[in-house]
Amino acid sequence: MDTTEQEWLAAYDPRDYTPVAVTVDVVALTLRHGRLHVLLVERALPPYQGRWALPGGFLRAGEESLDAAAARELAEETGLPGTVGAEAALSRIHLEQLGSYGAPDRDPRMHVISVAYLAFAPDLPDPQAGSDAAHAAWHPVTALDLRPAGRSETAGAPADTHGGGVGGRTGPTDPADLAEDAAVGAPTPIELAFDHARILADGLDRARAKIEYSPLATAFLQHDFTIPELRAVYEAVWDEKLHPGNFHRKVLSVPGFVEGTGTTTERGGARGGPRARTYHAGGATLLHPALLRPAPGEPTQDAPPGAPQGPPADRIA
Amino acid sequence: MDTTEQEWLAAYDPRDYTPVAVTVDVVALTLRHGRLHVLLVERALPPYQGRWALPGGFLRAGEESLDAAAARELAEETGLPGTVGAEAALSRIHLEQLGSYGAPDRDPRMHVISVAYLAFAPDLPDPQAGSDAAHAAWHPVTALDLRPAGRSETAGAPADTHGGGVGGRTGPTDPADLAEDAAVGAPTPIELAFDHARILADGLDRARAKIEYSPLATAFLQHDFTIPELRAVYEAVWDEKLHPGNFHRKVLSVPGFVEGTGTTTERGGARGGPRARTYHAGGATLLHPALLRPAPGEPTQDAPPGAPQGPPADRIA
DNA sequence: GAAATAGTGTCTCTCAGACAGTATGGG
DNA sequence: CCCATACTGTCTGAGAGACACTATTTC
Repeated sequence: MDTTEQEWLAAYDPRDYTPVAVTVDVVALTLRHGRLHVLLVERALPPYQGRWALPGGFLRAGEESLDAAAARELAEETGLPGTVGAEAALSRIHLEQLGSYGAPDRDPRMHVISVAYLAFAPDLPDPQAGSDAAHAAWHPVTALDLRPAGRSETAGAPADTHGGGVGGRTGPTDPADLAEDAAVGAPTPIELAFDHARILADGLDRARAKIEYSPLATAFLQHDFTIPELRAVYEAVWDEKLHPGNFHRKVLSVPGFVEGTGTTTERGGARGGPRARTYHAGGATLLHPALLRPAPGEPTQDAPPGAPQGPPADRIA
Repeated sequence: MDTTEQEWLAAYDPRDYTPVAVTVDVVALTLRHGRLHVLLVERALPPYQGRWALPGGFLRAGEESLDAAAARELAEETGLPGTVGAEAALSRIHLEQLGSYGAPDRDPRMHVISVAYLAFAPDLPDPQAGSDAAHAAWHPVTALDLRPAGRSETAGAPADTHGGGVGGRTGPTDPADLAEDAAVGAPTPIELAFDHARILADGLDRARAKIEYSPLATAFLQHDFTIPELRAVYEAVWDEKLHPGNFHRKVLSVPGFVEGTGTTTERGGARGGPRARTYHAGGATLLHPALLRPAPGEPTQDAPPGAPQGPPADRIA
């Protein structure tokens, strides 16, 4: 704070100044049926009445920190609090600050500073009707329009986006998408309220980068999980098919990423295969070496019809 | 925003509620004499009167975005605006959002939400006396106490800290530190106001991680620079000696990191050696592959038992 | 039995780091 | 002349990706 403003603050009466509101919004991600979903609430009042928005609310000034406000909002909207074991379930949710958004016109009513948070949650039950979360629902991110609608000036420079683009979706040709999209009835993407499309896009970028060098992909799973389940998390978040064998070996080679439990699953895969060993998260907070995303544009899995990159001779090794 | 708060906001009169203030604080880093410095201002009024703090000030509600407020504060405190060519100099400064801090008691007067920004600047002249920046000065980060003083509850989870710890400094045994510390008169670290030590520590972590995978280390240098100068940036930010030969080859191997200008410096190194070729920043926004930090604890260069790594005499540079 | 999947072995290519080693310039 | 420094060459080891292969389980 510079001198001038120190003087202001010394005789500061907030009622003399243009007010600012501070809200906390949460990008809560989870995995359902192998696809990435985000928690949204339907707005009951204008502006953006009837549109879907990120869950959030006002900071309780003087009472709570930003972190506490985000945790409170998340608990309210997921409908988890009040039930036995809710704390245990919530404690497994990863919550981190994403960034702040403060364009003066991002809310037509007044200048609202929104501090966005990013949450990784295991598959949770549907939000309870009749509670605060009456209008809350999990939406597949592929059904949402991530292009910043209208005004594009937002404040937040998202911390870091290792690579890849915001609209990293491959398109509507994924057969798994058609099921739920068809159930909704329309392949037209949902447009979010305010600048929430931008916030969500930033959150997805952060999530994609974060699971590269942190073990937080495990936050999408139950306490015990298998390597193929963990691979499904990476494939859903990155929207990339990964090589099962190489992924398996790589995960086990990173110290502290996962720890074996000594047991296996009860049944094999849905379409056959042996029973997988189970693991739980290890003690590492940083992955060394990291699980780098496949370079965009590079054919990860299948060879392109044109030129194989290796020497064509030693195919039959 | 959940339903309850939507109703609140519909009939919202901000004067009825506990007010919140929003400030923007800037962690502005630069390189002086091969060492990392941060811009600080001395507080003229309580609380924390006489203590050094990060430059910052109130967001002008309804008028400017968070980004604009940060740029304005930085321009005011560096004393650059108003002079010819100031815009050109400011345009070379990298400015990104760092995170928000909102513990209710972080300011004793009221609940203040601070949105922190991180800036990388080339070596700038000292802030002009007689301006807004009268009490501003660049401080070597090694002279500051980075441990969060007193209350430790701050809101911001810094985006990502690839590795290393908050207190990544090696300690007071660096002979290069003694020179300037002795000039100040005391090796006792300066304690910052509010939770600014925590914010600064988060900013340093971000800076250390950011130059790994982005070309932003060039933002600390003039438009044209040499590879050894670029290496000095990495060595100062990481506080690690790097292998000159390997660093050179690695920088040139990353596509789009630097582009040669075809010329060399006028003179060789201060202590001899050939003239270095000059480069400027290339078009890449992400380094592929990244310049990974040497693993902590691993002896990168040589194990110096008593061998000082830098001549303590390069004060007059 | 057919098909899919868990997990392992192996090869190759790339890249990081450890040294040399050469050329160039300052004192 | 001595020495520090810019820059290049070369070797080695680690890691990522491409297959190939076996074992196991579901339908």
